[in-house]
Amino acid sequence: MLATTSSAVQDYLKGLYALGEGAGRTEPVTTTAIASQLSVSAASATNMLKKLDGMGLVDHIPYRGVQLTESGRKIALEVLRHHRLLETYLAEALGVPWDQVHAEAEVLEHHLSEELEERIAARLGNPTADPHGHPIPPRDLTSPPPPARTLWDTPDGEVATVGSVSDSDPEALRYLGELGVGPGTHARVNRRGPVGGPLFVAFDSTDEEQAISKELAEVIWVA
Amino acid sequence: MLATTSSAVQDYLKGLYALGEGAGRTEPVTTTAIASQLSVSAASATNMLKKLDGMGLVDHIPYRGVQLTESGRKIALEVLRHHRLLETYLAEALGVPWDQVHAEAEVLEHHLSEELEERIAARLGNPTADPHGHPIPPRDLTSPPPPARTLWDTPDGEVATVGSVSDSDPEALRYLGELGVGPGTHARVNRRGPVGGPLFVAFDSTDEEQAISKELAEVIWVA
DNA sequence: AACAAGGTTTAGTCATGGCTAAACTCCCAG
DNA sequence: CTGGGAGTTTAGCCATGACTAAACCTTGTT
Repeated sequence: MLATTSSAVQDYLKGLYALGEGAGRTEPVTTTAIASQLSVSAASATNMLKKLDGMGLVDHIPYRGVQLTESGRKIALEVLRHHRLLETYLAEALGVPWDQVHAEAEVLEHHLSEELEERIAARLGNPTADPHGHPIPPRDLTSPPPPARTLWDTPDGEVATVGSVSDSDPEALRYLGELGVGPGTHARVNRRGPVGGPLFVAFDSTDEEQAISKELAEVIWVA
Repeated sequence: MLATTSSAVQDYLKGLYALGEGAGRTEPVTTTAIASQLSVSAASATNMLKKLDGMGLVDHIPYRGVQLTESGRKIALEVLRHHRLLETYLAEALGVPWDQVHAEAEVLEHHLSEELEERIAARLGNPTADPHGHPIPPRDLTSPPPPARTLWDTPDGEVATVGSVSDSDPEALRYLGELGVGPGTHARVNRRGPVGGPLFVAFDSTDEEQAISKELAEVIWVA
């Protein structure tokens, strides 16, 4: 089923999932949104969406947006499972730093056979989360729950546990790695500066309070 | 350098290497030969050869054949290194049976980053041969020596050591696996039946003499 | 109710890498 | 030394998936 789709198709479905259900949104995804997600022109996106609709993988209503169908979602989750299993495997078995696994997995996810997927999952003991804390879709491809909120959206004074960290920003990941911040780290939000200023937060992995930018705080998702 | 070439280009260069230097031949490779190697029409091959010539990866003389240039050979060897490292890794680290590693490697070889290649090589202890006994081109991409002759071409009465086994025939590999025949196995050629009949050979991995077909005997290369 | 702006789609183009059919070369045999 | 057959190339086509420019909806605002 996956093998019969091109990398491009898989990328669109994965992107649509990330922008829709994966982010907990139920409204249709906009052409512009998926185009910018894939760094592609809006016209190119329209073309592909029409094609995906013809293949029964999405419902596309012109000028109104797209939504994944059941079969489209299955493929998206299959790709996501590949991606996250690969990230985990590269980190655990080959020692690839966690800020680099995303880029490697992004390419390999399209070329992993079911056979190899199964062997990798078994070798890892069927993990349920990747190194960034993102849930790995299980073999039956049921949808994992979407993340709750970011550290930035956590009120001052609260203590939250880091659930996951966005995997696509290597610089942020390297910095968080230095701080020892990752899934499971506890964070107390102390206060924030004015005008979108930094967030002052105490991680249990560091001695001192850290001042982190809004961008960085929005990359950290808490439970 | 490798990253700037498509899978198709890489496959042509790899195929040309296999048909030329990799088999110990120095004459130009014929359009028909490379076309059939890649299961592509002769017209398609001509097109691609013209393109490769324009890229400086081959010298193509119309109606006369093709030869790899220095840079074309480097890329072919890089792909071959990827292929054989992957075969070795899949077999050793993930337990993929030796008759299946070729198909997996065939796909992944085009998508392996230099970074990952290096990690895999290190993890394996920089091996010099893959599970089928084929030499893995070293990091500096010097050409490995071509194999000498097949078991079929070994005179009756001689004892030879298996050096390598063609990796692209899963059925043959499964059968040889059952017999315990692989790189390092000793084989005594006893006699052969008439009219291209079977070869009667005693492997040190089995008790009894085996009768094997010409096709099978030509898949086994000896030192 | 009409218009402008922003978002979306259509139209037409390009590159890659296949294909078939037809034309062309090369070389061997007579 | 010439004809024919095998091998090779050219010509013209298709699918995929990108692009820009232009036309087209939708919607919020007057």
